[in-house]
Amino acid sequence: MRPVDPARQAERVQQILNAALECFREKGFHGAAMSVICRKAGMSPGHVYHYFRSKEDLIEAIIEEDIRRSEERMTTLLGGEDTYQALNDAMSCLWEKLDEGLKGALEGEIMAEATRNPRIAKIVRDREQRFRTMLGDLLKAAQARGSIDPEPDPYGFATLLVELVSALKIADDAGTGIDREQVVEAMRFMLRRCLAPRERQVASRADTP
Amino acid sequence: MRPVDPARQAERVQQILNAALECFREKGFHGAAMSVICRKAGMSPGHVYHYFRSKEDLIEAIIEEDIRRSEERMTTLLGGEDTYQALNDAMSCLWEKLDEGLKGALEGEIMAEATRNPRIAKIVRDREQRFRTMLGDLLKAAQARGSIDPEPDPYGFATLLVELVSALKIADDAGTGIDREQVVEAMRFMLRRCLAPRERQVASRADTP
Amino acid sequence: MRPVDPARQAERVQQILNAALECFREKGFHGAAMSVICRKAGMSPGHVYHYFRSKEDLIEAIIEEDIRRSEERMTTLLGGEDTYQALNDAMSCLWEKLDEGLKGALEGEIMAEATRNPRIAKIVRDREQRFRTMLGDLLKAAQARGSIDPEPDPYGFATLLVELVSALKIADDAGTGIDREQVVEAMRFMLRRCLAPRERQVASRADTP
Amino acid sequence: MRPVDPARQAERVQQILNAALECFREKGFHGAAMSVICRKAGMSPGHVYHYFRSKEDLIEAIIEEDIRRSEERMTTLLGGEDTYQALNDAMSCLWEKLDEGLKGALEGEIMAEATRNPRIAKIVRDREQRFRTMLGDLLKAAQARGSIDPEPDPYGFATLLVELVSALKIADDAGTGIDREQVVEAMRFMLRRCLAPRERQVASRADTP
DNA sequence: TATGAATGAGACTTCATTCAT
DNA sequence: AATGAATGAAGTCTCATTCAT
Repeated sequence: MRPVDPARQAERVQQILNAALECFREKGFHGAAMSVICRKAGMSPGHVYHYFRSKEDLIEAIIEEDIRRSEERMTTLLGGEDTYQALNDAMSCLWEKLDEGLKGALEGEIMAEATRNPRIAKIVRDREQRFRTMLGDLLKAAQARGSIDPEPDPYGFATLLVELVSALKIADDAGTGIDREQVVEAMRFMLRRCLAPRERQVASRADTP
Repeated sequence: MRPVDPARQAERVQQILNAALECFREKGFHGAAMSVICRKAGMSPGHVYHYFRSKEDLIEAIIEEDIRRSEERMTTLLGGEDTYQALNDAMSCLWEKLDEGLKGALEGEIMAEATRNPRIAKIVRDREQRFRTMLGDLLKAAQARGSIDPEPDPYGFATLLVELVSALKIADDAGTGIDREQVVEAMRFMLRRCLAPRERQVASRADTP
Repeated sequence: MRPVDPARQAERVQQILNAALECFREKGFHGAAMSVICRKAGMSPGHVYHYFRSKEDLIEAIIEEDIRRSEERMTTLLGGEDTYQALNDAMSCLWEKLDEGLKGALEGEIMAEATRNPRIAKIVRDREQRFRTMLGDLLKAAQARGSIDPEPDPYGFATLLVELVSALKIADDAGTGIDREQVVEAMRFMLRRCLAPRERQVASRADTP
Repeated sequence: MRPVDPARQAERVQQILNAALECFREKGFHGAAMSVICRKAGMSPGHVYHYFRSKEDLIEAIIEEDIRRSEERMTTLLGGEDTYQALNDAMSCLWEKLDEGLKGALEGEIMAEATRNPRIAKIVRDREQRFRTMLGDLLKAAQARGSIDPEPDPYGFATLLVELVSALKIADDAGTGIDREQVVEAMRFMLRRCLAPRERQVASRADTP
């Protein structure tokens, strides 16, 4: 009777998040009506508002959940010893991984929202900086190990990579007719020229089939 | 009755576009109310709707105007003979130029809108492809001239550059704390490694002041 | 075409105020739904909100209109030279006049609202102080003229009178079974004892039929 | 199963009433949410609704509790032999006593509610009549004893006093800037002129310190 | 007795757009 | 060409109350 069942609570929260994500994907943050989200979550508005105080809170939760997943993905993909190889491997599944995260459309809206909503702004700023730092640290360590070229500024280059990937996702999702294969090739070329450890500068051409 | 005065018409349209741009900048597409745009344009809603059938039309017009300006900018910046030098020079005024176009927030919203609105989608697709083609053609010609490295696929690399620049704008505007100097350095490094003509691969370091 | 027709505007505003007053009377401030007020005013919500930015604004307008009318009534009733006589005459039409103003129920809600809503609080405070001052000035002048007893503090007594009248209205309207005749008699007695000019202290008994 | 423990029940009811009173004071009847009252009472909504069938019931209980306390206060204050003296003494602690009862704001809401809600109406009517009768009886007896002036109609004057006191409370609480000292003086003056027993009509000035 | 999850009607308000002049 | 009055659907959120355990 009395015991607050945390499992049930978590389940409800997940139901709501799933419904919200689906709606946001289809209609965008402002196009998705709370009433529809509630219906899709199989709950009454009152109940949904018991778990999330406002639509904004829901949006924030969605973003934060995506951040968590993205971090995991990044750590898994680039965690190995041979960072250059890892980056190259990551290119192989670039689009596959991009499809897993939030839709590019939402990314666009999130960035727009960040311009005007301080709470979203903080979340986004933290996210971007964490990503840049994570990747930057990784590149720096790789340089120390000699597993990538020591010349580029690791943090500057990390920023470039993070933003580039984000842009590709958005552009692809917006249906701008990105040629995925072509882009992967270009990325590979760029990585080789910028990061390949000296001894692999020539051999590395073998990476590009 | 009264003779149609095309000059007057064009003036009215510009008034509306200016007002709309200002509002969109401040509040975003969906945050900007038509009533406010009308007031700022110094016109009644009825009159504004005489020139634009809907808010969507207005948005489209704004986007198309921005495309025109961006094209001009790109042609001007990268038009010269020495494409590698031009790219490097462009880096010097990268942020300045980015501040001129539509706000990053709007870019984000446009991309999101493109996912759901076919007419916006078409405009955006055309824009992106035109930019990629323009820059790709430019790079290809430069390769032919020997003014940049002949190895990279000009169109793939063009896509990368276009999207990267777009992403930087969005991220910067969203207040993610981009270090503009650091990014410019990284871009320069990347350009040198990827595009610098062979004979300048070493000397090129002088480009980076 | 163009000319903003102020007459029409004023008419619309009056329509809304009338509808609102009627609804507030029936249901109270918070019990009256804007949608009903709109319907009763024969206007769409959007239009009503064109004239009043919020329900609160509407409430304020209603209160302020009532204040204006009450002031007129007070000036008319007590304006004459023989203030004591005027007060006595006012007693004859006390209930009739009270029925003209806002309903007692609304008075109650206004006072409650004033406790929590600063804007209403200001309106109410100004109103009460103006009434007290008006009546106080009047009594003071009457004392100087010798047309009422010089002893009582005119402003303290004015406060008493103002509040007493307000209380009677509220209590009567709340259906507490006030005996109107009896109360008028008591008021007359009180006025005679407290305000009758010395020479009339005895003769005045003739006022009480 | 479990034996009903009436003491425990009464305790629970008191908890609820205390919480409700506190909330009503702060937010008014309609501004106070049941959920907040429940939280403040340390009980679940389900449990609270076990003791009170509705918010209205709770309001009624609060009013009735206040009536009981007010009666006690009145009896205590005015119970003595020398009624005129007692009334004068009551003036000394008028505001202090007023602060003890329900807040003026609530009085306002109660009266408004009485206009529309028959059950509240009955409670309020009974209360007012009981107060008037109590005070009226008291004055009548005092007249018989010669401890106040025999002329005024005891019930009419009682009505006046009861309503006046109620109005002062409401007006004071609504922040209308009542000058408490000034009002007490005016009340004293009024009482002396209207109720002081003949022999004290002159001497009575000593009552006003 | 006691919990807290769950409901759902309904409140206020906004805003793109159309209409009458 | 130009106005601004007018519409009304739809949006977010609240809250008294009930239900299942």
